[in-house]
Amino acid sequence: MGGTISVKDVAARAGVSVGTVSNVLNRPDRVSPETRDRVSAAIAELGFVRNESARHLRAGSSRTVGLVVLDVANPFFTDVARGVEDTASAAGLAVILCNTDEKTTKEEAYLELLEEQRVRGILITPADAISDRLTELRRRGTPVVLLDRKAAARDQCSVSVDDRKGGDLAVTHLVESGHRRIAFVGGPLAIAQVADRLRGARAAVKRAGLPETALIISSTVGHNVAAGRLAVQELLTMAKRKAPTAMFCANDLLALGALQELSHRGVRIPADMAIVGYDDIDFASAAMVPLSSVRQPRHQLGRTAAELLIEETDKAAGHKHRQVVFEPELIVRESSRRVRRTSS
Amino acid sequence: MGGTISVKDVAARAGVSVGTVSNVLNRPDRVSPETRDRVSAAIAELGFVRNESARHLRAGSSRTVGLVVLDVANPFFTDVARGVEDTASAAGLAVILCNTDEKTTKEEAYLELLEEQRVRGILITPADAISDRLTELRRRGTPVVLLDRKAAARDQCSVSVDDRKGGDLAVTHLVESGHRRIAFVGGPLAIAQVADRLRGARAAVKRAGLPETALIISSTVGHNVAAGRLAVQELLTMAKRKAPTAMFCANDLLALGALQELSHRGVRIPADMAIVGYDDIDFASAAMVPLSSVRQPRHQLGRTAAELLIEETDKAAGHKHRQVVFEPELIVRESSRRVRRTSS
DNA sequence: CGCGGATTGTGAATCGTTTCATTGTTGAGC
DNA sequence: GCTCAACAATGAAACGATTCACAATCCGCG
Repeated sequence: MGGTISVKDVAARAGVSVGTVSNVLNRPDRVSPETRDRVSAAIAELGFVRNESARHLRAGSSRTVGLVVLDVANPFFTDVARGVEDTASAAGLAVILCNTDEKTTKEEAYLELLEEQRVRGILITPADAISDRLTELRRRGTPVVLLDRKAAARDQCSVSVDDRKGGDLAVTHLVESGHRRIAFVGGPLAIAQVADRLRGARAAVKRAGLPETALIISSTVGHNVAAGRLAVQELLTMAKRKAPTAMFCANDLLALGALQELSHRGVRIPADMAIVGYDDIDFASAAMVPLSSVRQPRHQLGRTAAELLIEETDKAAGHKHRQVVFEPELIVRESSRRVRRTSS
Repeated sequence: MGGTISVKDVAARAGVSVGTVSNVLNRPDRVSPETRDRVSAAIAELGFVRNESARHLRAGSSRTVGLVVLDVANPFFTDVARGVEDTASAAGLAVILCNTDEKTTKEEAYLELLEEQRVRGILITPADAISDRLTELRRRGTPVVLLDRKAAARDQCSVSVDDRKGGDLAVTHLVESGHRRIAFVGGPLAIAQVADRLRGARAAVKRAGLPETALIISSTVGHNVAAGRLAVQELLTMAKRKAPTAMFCANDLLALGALQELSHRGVRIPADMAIVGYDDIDFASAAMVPLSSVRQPRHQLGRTAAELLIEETDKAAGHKHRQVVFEPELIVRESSRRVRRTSS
């Protein structure tokens, strides 16, 4: 309606200067009660709403942070996102949630967008190696906290879970349950978490004195239910005596997809094929066959990351970068319980 | 590093005026190739990044839209969100995803924030009746498209699914399967979708010639897995001859929670208790007992909503508001299959 | 009575970009 | 050789809020 209402209009209506309106908005104590009321009344009558862009332009600091994740449809990330949002909104910050689908091109595009918005800071789970754009962005002054991925150097904050240990736990469990051919499902390995889980799996195999070939690396790409189904289709084409008797999936969506496909094909779980997933999302325990999984403190991951970011932006000077690492925990359920097997 | 790089710095470096830099950025064809290259080089060398706030302030139109949903942890909404994001990002728009947890206070706070950001428009699933804030915001000029909720009047765009029909389909199916006492789980009824599903359920009961009391309204609040568990606890306290033999849950999270709690207590599904959920999220078919559910075109819901919003903001003048309504579809699975029952 | 200090309020400058009226420059056409 | 159009580039005004140096007013007290 004829251009939106600005401080100028409010000032005119209340019969004061724009400076005073701004004072009412930002430091009400500097204004006498009567004027304050008059201005507040004018604001209400005119339906004035601050223009955050103008505010930000002048004041320099924005009130939003960016959160960049691999897949919003993955309950793991939505739980992390909730953790982020909880602490961010408590600090009066808004969160722009960005979804890369594990694609570096989408990641690049979002980083550009976030930098143009001059967000207060960015929380990111990179889709690959740390991109140049991310390094540049940081050099130019936007604080970045790595999420679910450990910072390589000491000059950056990160919040992660010990993925190597998680992989180790999962595969150790499978080995101890008698499995000698275990498929690793997940990829690409450019995603650090996945590579680390595989490293842990290898360590477990080695420690058990098994040959490296005990670990069968599936050529899966992506970490969703559909990819899990495909992985099973691939594995089932193998010769029976070479085929795995257990699967360790890099996340629960893959595991659930595998579960569906296997039971669809009449493969019994865990008798014919054991499965261990990763993340312990809420649906894991409610699956057709309750899923064993490696639990991560999802919500706390998000909370802590947001806290680190806020700390970094608040006291830019005296900030000490920290790399927080949480411990994963193996939850054993039906999908990997030991059973008497008919053949090895 | 000593204040960020602005067009002024770029202009100085390239030996041109700021106006020219802006032209290179926004209408490269107005600039001679040589100057254009010189400016581009300067931009690259200095690592210049546009300031979107300043841009927006001057240009008037922002490049972000707000998406306000009831629960990001609900796969229904993440799928909708993906649909929104797909079409938004194709149009060069960013999405700010806001989560209300069905709380009007959170909704209000986010609406204020989005209006202050002067977003291009808002897609919202209201947590209750349309709030005054939303009406005001619209009056002041921010386009709003209702998402998963039909607009009451002709003066607004909306995208929804026929929830009444969905409720009817579900309960008709249960009645035809022989159930005579059916619990409706979901609430509060202030959420229009829920109220409509209940209306549909009532219509089905009536059409079947059953008494109104055939529908048992559970006092559930919230639409997550935990609430589903609680609902079962409530229902199981009822006297056996009054207790329901089937549950119709207002969404799949409730249904999955119910499923977990029931099977945990040894209640057989569907023999002792049939269940029908709503949304047909991906996990529904992978549940302990595959879940019957009412399917909605989630992704398309989001896509269409974003399209309507973009259309509305593009041709503000010749825009004709539309109310798009999709049809739901009942998917019958194990959780509600007819079985020989021992007692009625 | 007048001075100092506290308290309120003012208004111009500023943030970084876009826009637009204007000024130069060329070159074609007569 | 002159005019006119097309093309390039310029630079100042504007967007809306915040900030800050300063002015105005009032009060208490010596």
